[in-house]
Amino acid sequence: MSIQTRRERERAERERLIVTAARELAEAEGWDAVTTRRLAAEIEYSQPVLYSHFKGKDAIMAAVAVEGCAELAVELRTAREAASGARARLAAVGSAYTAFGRRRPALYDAMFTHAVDLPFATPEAPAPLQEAFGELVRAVEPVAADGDDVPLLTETFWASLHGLVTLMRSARLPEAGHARRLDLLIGHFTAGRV
Amino acid sequence: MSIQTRRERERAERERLIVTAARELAEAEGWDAVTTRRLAAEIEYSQPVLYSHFKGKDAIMAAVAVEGCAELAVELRTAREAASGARARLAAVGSAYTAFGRRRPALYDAMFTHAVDLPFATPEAPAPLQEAFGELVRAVEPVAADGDDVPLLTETFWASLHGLVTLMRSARLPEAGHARRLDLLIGHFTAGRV
DNA sequence: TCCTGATTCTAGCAACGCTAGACAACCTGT
DNA sequence: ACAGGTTGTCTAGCGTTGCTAGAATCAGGA
Repeated sequence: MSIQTRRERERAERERLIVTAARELAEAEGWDAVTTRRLAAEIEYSQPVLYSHFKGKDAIMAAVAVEGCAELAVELRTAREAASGARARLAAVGSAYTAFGRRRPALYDAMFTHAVDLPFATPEAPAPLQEAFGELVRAVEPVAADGDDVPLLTETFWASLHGLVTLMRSARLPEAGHARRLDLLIGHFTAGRV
Repeated sequence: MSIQTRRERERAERERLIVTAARELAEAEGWDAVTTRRLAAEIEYSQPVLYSHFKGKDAIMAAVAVEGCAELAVELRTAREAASGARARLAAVGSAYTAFGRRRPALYDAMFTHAVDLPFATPEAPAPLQEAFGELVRAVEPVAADGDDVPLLTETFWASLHGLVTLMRSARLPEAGHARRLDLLIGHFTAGRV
């Protein structure tokens, strides 16, 4: 029995090794550099070992994405708690979100851009995803008007932030005006309130 | 001389053949199905011919993207002209934009998601791109407050629409609430005006 | 000590984007 | 009308990708 648990523990450790190696490699050189061969070399095992842990490369990316969501949730909460006032909190969270996307582009891509079979907008979504969204909800709720559907409003706000991040990251929007664009967005989402 | 022009014309025709074949294949089966071999078979030429027209697959996607922008511009203009009143026009354009993204996902990806080396936010950007953005500007301008930087506000609005489209397309947002999310967005961008 | 079962590795498949060099077709000048 | 040379196209193949079948190896139990 103890042997069994030891093996399971070692397996779990190796699985974490795979996920963190994939993440570090992606952040350092982009997801294109994360090939199964390269990843296998990084963890000092052969290629097929990866497939005994994950269904494929996409599943590894999904695992990295979940990890990233946990981190994002923490950063959003920190930003929210550091600010006071409904508008300032929304601005802080929006700023933290976009900063996260710009600071960790590869991680962000795995989370929100890459096609992935993670359940998102359902109760079966992994906890870290729900926590990250929950942080957004807590920031949006105070500026919602009476009768507003808060989750829906949060989704809209989230989409706006996501658009800013992705369009800027692909150079479709110049980095220059980012702060002012964010300001405009916050301004419109808090117009008439506070 | 006439021979030369005939050859150039034939070359141009073949180039259009490549672009439309790529586009149709992508729209029918997604960009993953658009391989250089498959594309070559589709146009009934051998693979290397593609490379005498385009630098690589990405360049073909970029050409498709430019074509898509021209179409988007037309659809946005049509929507804008069909509506009356500043708010209604903004709503119509927003709706047309997201409808385009949902109706032609592959085309939309090439235009706004896929990493592409098209110059975007510069004067050197291809005309169709500038026209499409110009349509958005014309829709946003009437609802801008005095002193608002209209291009910047347009970029912000665009990003919001883009976020809605991409998050919904990857199932990170449920399709269900789309109309209401769009409504909320338009509401916030026109709050206090009109 | 040997057997059995799980685990890991070697080797390879099919498909990808892209390219070098052979081949064929065409225009040009006599 | 015919050789010469340029232009254009194709065949074949390189290196890499994600993924997998089957051989080999290691471990635990009798």
